[in-house]
Amino acid sequence: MVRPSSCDKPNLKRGLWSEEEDARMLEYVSKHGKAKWISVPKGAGLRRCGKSCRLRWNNHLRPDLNHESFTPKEEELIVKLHAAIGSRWSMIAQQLPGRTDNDVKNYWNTKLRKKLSEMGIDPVTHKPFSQIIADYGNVGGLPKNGMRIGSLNKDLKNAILMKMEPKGSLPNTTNTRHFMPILPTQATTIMTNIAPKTEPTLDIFLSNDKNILSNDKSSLDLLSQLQSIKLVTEVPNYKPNCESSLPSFYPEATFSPSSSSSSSSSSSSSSTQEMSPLAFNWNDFLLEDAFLPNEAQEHETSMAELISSSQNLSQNQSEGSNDMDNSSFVEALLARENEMLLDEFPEFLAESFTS
DNA sequence: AAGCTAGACAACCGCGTTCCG
DNA sequence: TCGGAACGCGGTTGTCTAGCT
Repeated sequence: MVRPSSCDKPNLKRGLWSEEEDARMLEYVSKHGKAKWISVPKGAGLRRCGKSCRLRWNNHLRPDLNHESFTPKEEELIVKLHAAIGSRWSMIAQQLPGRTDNDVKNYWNTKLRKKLSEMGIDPVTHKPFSQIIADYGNVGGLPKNGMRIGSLNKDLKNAILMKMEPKGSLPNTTNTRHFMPILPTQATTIMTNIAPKTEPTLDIFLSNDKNILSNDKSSLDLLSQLQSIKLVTEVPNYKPNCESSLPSFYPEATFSPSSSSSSSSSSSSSSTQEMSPLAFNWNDFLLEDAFLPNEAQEHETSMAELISSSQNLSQNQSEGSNDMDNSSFVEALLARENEMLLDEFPEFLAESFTS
């Protein structure tokens, strides 16, 4: 017997909010605060569930929200952070003042993902499609280091279909937008047939993709993601370990992200050639094993450095350093995360780097 | 002018986590 | 300690609108 949630009650209004509803909630929250969302609709006289009120407040009514278009700098940061930590929208949004996770997620799904795809970059892995296809072309073999199983998205499926084309010739290797659309069932069949079936490996353990992480590894995964945010937001000119050899159909893919971007995606071919003062090279966001070193030894070295870095941060804090001028929000998170790790998995951390 | 399509974004859904009695 | 309620998050769906045919 499933107990209905508070949002399943009858007579609750759904759908878009009216101005009157917004005004009612604004007035109520300004007077009483939002400590208990479950009490907000009742107090404000709204026929909404608390969950819906919280969503409306967080995404639209909060006074600190920025409703302007995304700037090129914000766009750049989103792409960098996504390359580093994946679709952790709430964490990404925390680095963008005034933006909500929903804002960032929608912007990614409607604009940025498409831009990357059109340039021949898999928006999930930030690798060139050509490399992913090549990796999966090794039927029966292990995927190359860092290959993410979770990277099989619809963008990639189109690219893979081209690879599977019996005639074996790419229709136009200079135009990545000529991918043939395929039916979902076709894609499923293709992927089932060619995707290597392997047991989870250390590669996967170290992967950024939360979808293929087991729960008991999530803390360590989070640690690496926080470290990634630190790199993206604080290290000047930071770029993930980039693919040095671009695919042949991917010539000097540079374009200027536009904040207005009212133009449709069909203008991408011209946009790739335009440069603005704030233009950045999208090659920078090709993620080639950014946190997935090639050899096991490198895995350990990488993680040891990562943990060590975090431990230093933690140590500095525990020694009572008040020099917070140079320590960021991310560092604070890192330190806290490390404390939690040490509390929960001291033996794991010790074993990882003594062998 | 009507119908269709794609883009943009608001809102919902489901699940995991946290809180609290 | 336990179970239900509330919260938070990411994925998905629904709705509106502009542009095209």
